[in-house]
Amino acid sequence: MASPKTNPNFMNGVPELLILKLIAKQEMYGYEVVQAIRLQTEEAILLGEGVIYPVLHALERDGALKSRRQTVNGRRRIYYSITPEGQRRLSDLTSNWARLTKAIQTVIVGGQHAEAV
Amino acid sequence: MASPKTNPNFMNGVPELLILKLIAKQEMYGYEVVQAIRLQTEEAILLGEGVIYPVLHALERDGALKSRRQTVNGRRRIYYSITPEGQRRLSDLTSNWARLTKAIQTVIVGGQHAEAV
DNA sequence: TTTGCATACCTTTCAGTTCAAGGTATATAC
DNA sequence: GTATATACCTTGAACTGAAAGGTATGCAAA
Repeated sequence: MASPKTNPNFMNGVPELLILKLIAKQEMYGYEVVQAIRLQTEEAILLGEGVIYPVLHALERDGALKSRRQTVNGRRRIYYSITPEGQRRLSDLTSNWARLTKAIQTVIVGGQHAEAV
Repeated sequence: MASPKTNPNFMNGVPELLILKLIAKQEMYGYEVVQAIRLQTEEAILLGEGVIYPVLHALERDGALKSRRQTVNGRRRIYYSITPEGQRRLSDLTSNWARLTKAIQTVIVGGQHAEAV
C-alpha cells in the first residue's frame, strides 16, 4: 500500500467559495455571478455558465442557498440568497482556503525552518 | 453559445508548482518530495505517490527536470534536479499563482471598490 | 525466521471537476 | 431581419487527483 492518507481533492471548492461569498454580500442571480467574478477579478478568473449554474443548483439542493424568481424587463431571473447553512459552509471554505494558501506560501517562500534534514 | 472564453483549468498546476519549487531549492528524489510536502505544510497538503510520480515523469519528459540514478543503502533512488526550462516553468507557475490568489483574495475581502453596480 | 514496517520505485482505476459547446428564449439596437 | 446582450439550462470530453494496488530492499522485533 502506498499513500497513507491524503486530502479529498485539495484544490477544489474555489468556485463554490467565490459564489457563496458574492451572494452572501448581496442577493444575486446566476448570470450576474458570472459577470461579477469576471469583473471583480479583472479577468484573472473566468468561470463560465457551465460551471456556475450547476454549482448554484447543488448549493440550493444542499440548503446553502435559497432562491426566488422574478421577471425584470421581460427576463426571468432567479435570485439566490445565502442561508445559515450557507454561511457555515462559506466560513468552512474560507478558513480552509486560508490554510491551504498559507501552506503553499510556506513552500514557495521556503527555506526558513527547512534545511535541517 | 454561452461562455465566451474561460481559463484552462484555472486551479491546476499546484502540485507541479510545489514539486518544482522544492527541487529548485535542492536536488530531490520522489519519495523525498512526498515527505517534504507533507512536513513543510504541516499536513495541510497531502499528496500521495500516485500524484507525485506521474508529475515527476511528465516534467522530465518536458525537459523541466533531469534525473540521475543513485543507490543508497541498497535502495535505488532517482534524484531530480531542475533545468533552465524548469526554472522558466516555475517562474510562470509562481506568478500565475500569485495572480490567482490575489484575485480570489479580492473577492473574499470584497466590497471595497464594488457596490457601484 | 518470519512478520512487520519504513524506504523507494511504479501503475491502474475511479470519481469528481471544469471546459467547451451546445440549446432555448426575450428585448433591444441596427 | 439580423445581431447582440441578457438569462436560463444541459451534455460530453478531457483532465486531475485520490485510492489502491504492485514490486523490492533493509532492518528491527517477535
